[in-house]
Amino acid sequence: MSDVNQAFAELKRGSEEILLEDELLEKLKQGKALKIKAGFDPTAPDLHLGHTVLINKLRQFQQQGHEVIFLIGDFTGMIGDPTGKNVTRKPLTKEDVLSNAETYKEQVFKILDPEKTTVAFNSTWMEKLGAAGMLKLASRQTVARMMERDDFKKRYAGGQAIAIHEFMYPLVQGWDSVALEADVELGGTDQKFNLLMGRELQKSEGQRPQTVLMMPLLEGLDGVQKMSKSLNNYIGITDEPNEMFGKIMSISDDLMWRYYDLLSFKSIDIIQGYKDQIAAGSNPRDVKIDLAKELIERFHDNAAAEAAHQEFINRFQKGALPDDISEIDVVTDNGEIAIANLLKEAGLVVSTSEAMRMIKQGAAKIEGEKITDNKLVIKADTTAVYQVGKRKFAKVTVK
RNA sequence: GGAGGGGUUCCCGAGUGGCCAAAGGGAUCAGACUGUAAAUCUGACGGCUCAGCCUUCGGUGGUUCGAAUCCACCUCCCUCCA
Repeated sequence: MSDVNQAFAELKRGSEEILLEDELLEKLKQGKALKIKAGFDPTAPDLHLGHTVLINKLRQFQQQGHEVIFLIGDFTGMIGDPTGKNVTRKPLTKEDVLSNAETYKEQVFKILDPEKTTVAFNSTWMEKLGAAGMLKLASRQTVARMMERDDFKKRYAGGQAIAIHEFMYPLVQGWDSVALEADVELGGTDQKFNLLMGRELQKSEGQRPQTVLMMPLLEGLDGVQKMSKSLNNYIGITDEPNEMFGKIMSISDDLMWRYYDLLSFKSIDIIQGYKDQIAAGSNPRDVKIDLAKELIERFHDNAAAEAAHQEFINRFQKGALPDDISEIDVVTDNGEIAIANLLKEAGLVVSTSEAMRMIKQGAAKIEGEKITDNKLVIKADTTAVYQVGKRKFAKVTVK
């Protein structure tokens, strides 16, 4: 296999679809550094592992010597990508966008090389375009073409609102490719329409159309829906090591392989080796531990990964109490407090009703002892470790 | 501008005068089982001074012994016509 073919094979690995494959191969054969574009919405500064699937792919391009353009969609952020269910999004202020962008960079540069990454904001050229320019841009596409887009079509058919400015989103994203003269744009599969818009606009501007490389959307912890903050099924890259470890250990064995494919930097051969081991009878848990450690090391460091692993063994395999129990003081008026109120004050439950339920279900404990009396009253000047469920602990001093 | 349809507990979605804190599903939480797996099973899932009480069904005001359900007005969304 020639070098180019090998490079191509690496880039293709894990991708869902490339439009067009031959075109990409040809561009690679030119031997020049290609401009690789990927856009990010500045609304969500907390990246999770789902976002990193794309960034990992950018990293590959970067390692092959191409120019990666990390595009912050500060202008498009004012529109809000119509992809997904929510129609309206509140516009962000300039300050919000800038501070989000900083957070972005901080997080992304744990994967990308800051020296070799170009950061761009699409407001740079969009603001210069002006109202007349926007009209001209809007004239490039028809309503019928827009309605081909799956989510517009569905919303229209389902009687849901489509605001007119939402049509501008794909157009602006496409115009970004024109402004950057992008050779390749990366995006999620849900971005297909927007990505292709870039090709069309580039063609009409006399540019060579960008190649589109789509990465699959990473499933969240539930293994079904895509990882997202709003669904609360995500692993944030700034999550604490222990939390990250716990979340990774809680995914299903099936999902673990998906995570290996899309998140691990390990080679295909090594991953295949793991599969063989498990087929031969070894415990998948141990392979999952390796994954957890690799990812924690990437976003924290090796020591943190080891510590999280140790904590996991102590706490869950040996059943010990966590060593970072938060200490809370609860103040009483008359020298005593009902157990339900105490659990609420300590933040272990959100309401006394929930506390009552937890007690009835045998999920509440004092110093490891199950609480059976829901009318239990705790006197002042006592300190004990209270627990609700398997994960919530607090050392509470009643005053 | 006109006509019609609709806004229900986190989400979807039943409910058209009392049996409604409101079916069913999803999400979530807890318990069992485990590898803190997953799947499965069981239960919970508005609040409180919790075997009792209080507040909810877009908003306000009515009718009624009694309203998520009926009436009036307001508001928001959708469809069709113009």
